[in-house]
Amino acid sequence: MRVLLVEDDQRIASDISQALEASGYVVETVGDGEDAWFRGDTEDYGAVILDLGLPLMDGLAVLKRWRANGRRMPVLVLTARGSWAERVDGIDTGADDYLPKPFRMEELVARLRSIIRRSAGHASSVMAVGEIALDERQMKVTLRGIPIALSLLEYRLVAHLLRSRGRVVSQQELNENVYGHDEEHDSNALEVLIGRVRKKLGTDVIETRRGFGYTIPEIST
Amino acid sequence: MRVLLVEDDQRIASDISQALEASGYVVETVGDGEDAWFRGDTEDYGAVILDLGLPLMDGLAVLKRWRANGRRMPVLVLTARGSWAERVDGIDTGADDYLPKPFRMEELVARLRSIIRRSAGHASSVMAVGEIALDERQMKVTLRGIPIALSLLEYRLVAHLLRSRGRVVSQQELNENVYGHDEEHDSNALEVLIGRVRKKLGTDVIETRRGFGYTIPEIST
DNA sequence: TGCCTCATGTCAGCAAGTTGTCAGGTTGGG
DNA sequence: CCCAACCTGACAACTTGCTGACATGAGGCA
Repeated sequence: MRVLLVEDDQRIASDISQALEASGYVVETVGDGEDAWFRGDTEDYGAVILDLGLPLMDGLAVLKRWRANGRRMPVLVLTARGSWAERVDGIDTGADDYLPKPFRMEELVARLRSIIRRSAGHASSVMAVGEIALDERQMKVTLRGIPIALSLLEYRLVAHLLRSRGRVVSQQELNENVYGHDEEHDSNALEVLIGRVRKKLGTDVIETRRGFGYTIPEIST
Repeated sequence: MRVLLVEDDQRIASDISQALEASGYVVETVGDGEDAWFRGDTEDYGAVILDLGLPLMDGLAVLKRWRANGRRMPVLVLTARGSWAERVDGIDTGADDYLPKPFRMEELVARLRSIIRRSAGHASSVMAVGEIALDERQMKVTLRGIPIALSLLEYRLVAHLLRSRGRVVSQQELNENVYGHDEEHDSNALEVLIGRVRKKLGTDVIETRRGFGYTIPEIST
């Protein structure tokens, strides 16, 4: 899952980024409001962590413009100025949750997971489709109840496809969510990765939509 | 467990620090109110021991600002000026407990343990998973009822993993909780430590999740 | 003081797991 | 029937984690 982190304080940004990556997310960081707006407007993120005190454009303004443009990704708002009014403002503007600084990393991760879940309409940190179940807390995937050992990249792939189940996910989107940034595209690494996952979870779990991408159908077998 | 100690008297600070470390905590000490505020605001501690008579900013003011910012770690307040009014003040401000100087080290440790437990919502200081049991009060680990001698670092490692059982804990998080601060990462000290613990508790107690971290599964064998 | 023990970090080498690349095969839509 | 898209197996390069051996330093004790 790709997450956009908008935070101008280098140190905090790197702390958060590390914590999120340790939790299996792919993090992209930007440091000012205009960058943030542009990225959030043109790229596709599973969630955004948005600091309010930003150079160039205020966080709330950024959020407002995203929402005005129909961008619907869940947004977790951070602020050092922990006032109630601001909190209400933030939620009115379209923030999904609000976390006053400073906070504990575990709490950030928990809230992030929660808004991602909520935005996908799930209730628990365990997702199941057909015979496949994924536990995000344990970073564990099971097939008919049997635990399957997945590597880091394999896990990210499965996790993203499961979060997006019932929808066709383009190769590009997968690349962005599994690896950090894409760039080089004369490689079939992703196809190989898909192959390896299929070998472990069964050939028919991930369907190929030739020309469009891949999907895990909502109701499988 | 990381503890922040705020105390301007060098001698007392070092005494307390020693006592706490002997009890298995990782202690960081600061000597004035502004440092204290900053640290407590930006870092993540399991508890704080806060002296009230401080240079630069009064202890109560520090506490007030932490709480205003939503910091929720348990705080044990120390004061030499053992007045009732101050005590009430302290507890109103958000202190979890109050200890008038002078005090016996045992009492300090006991109270600290108590507020940490309370804040975590645990009723007992004993945790058990499978054949392993850990008593935080006695700092004792048993395997199938047999006491196992662990060094300080080994103990911290086991304690943190047990507190986080059922969840994958990244190397980074372990480093922070076992050693004070992380930073240097050209060392395999943590891996060696894991190895030594495994030699004592059995190879399969701690599972390695290659690329993710380590975990003690909730239901073990 | 000088010797011992214990805790802990460092290092090098090994074993195993992971991942990208490539070459050649397969497939399905136009 | 053709071709781009996709799959597959093999392989090599690289990472990651484990282990034993050793160095160091603190502290206890004779």
